[in-house]
Amino acid sequence: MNPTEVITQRLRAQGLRLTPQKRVVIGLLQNNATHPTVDSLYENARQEVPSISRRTVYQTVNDLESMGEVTLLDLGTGSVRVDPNVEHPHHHMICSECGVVRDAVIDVSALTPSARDRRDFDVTDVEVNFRGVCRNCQDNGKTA
Amino acid sequence: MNPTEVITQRLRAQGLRLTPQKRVVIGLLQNNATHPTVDSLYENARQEVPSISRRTVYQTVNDLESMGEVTLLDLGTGSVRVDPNVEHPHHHMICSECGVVRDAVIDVSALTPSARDRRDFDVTDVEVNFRGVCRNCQDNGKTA
DNA sequence: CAACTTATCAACAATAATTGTTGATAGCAA
DNA sequence: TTGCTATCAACAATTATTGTTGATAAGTTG
Ligand SMILES: [Mn+2]
Ligand SMILES: [Mn+2]
Ligand SMILES: [Zn+2]
Ligand SMILES: [Zn+2]
Repeated sequence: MNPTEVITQRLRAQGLRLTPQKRVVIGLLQNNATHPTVDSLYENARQEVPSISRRTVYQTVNDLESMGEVTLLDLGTGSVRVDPNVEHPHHHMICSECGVVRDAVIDVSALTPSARDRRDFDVTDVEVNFRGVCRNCQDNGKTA
Repeated sequence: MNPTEVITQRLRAQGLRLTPQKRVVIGLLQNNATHPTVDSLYENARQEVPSISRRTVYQTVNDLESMGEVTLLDLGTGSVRVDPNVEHPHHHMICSECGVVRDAVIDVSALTPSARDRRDFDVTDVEVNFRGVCRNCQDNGKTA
C-alpha cells in the first residue's frame, strides 16, 4: 500500500475523511506482512483507540480495498486476510494447522490452462496457494 | 470417487449404513463435474427424497470426505464445493461473476517456492486457481 | 470562529453457511 | 425376534460479515 500521506490524499479525493480510527488501522497495515484477519486488526486497534468497533475496521478495510490499497484474501482459513502488499505480485503459503500465511514469490508466466479450456473462459488472474505446515507447527508436533 | 458398490462396501467397513438419503447424494455425485454446493445437492436430493434435510446432506458429504471419496473445495465463492474427482489431480477455473467452477488440467511440477521459503515450510500441496469470466457471463455482459 | 452539511461512529440487528444436539426411529446383528 | 446403536431431521447455536440508524464530530464556507 501507499505511504500514509498518499493514502490520506486519496481518501480525501474520494470524499472520505481521515479519522483517528482509520489512521490506526492504516498504521497497523503499513509494512505488515502477517496477512492479519479483520479481528486481529480490531484487537490491535483497540489498544490505541479503545472505543473502536469491529464494524469500523471492516468498513476501513473495505474502503482500502475499493481504493486498491490492499487486497482481501479468502484462503479458506475461515476469515478474510488483509494483504497490504499490492505492489509486488506474489502468491501464498498457508499453514493447514495454524492458518499462518506467508508470501511466496514465484514465476507463473508458464501457467496457462489448455487452449481448449481458455476458449470458454477468459482468465484474468492466476492464484497459487501452497498448502503445508509451518516451521512452528512442525516443531510443536515434534515435542508433542 | 469410487463406483457406488465400492462406496457401499467402504461405508459398511466404517460402521456406517447405506441409507436412502446417502444413496441419493452419492448418486448425484457420480460423474458430476459441476462442483455442486451442498445446497444444490440438497435441492436435487429432495426431488427424490422429499423429507431429506440439509443437515443430512452435510453429514453425508463430510463422511465422504473423511473416506477420501470427495474433496471439499473452499474457493471463496461463499460456500463449499464438492468435487468427486479425486482420481485425477487437477486444478480449477472459477468465474468471478457466477461462481461456476471448471476443471483445469495443468502441470505444476515446476511450481515450487524458493529454497529459502521451503526451508521454513513443509509444502504438502499446490493449488492453482484461475480466476476469470466464463463464456456464459461474457455473453450476458455483451447483450446487457 | 461560527454555522451548516454530511460522512462516520458504534450499537444493534440481520444474514448465511455450517455445526451441535437430541428424541424418535429404523436398520443391522445375534 | 429382540435389542442395540447409528441415523434422521428438527431445532438451536456459532461465526464471519453486512445492513441500519441516531447521535456525533469533522470538513467547508463565509
Ligand atoms: Mn501476501
Ligand atoms: Mn474439480
Ligand atoms: Zn502453523
Ligand atoms: Zn460465469
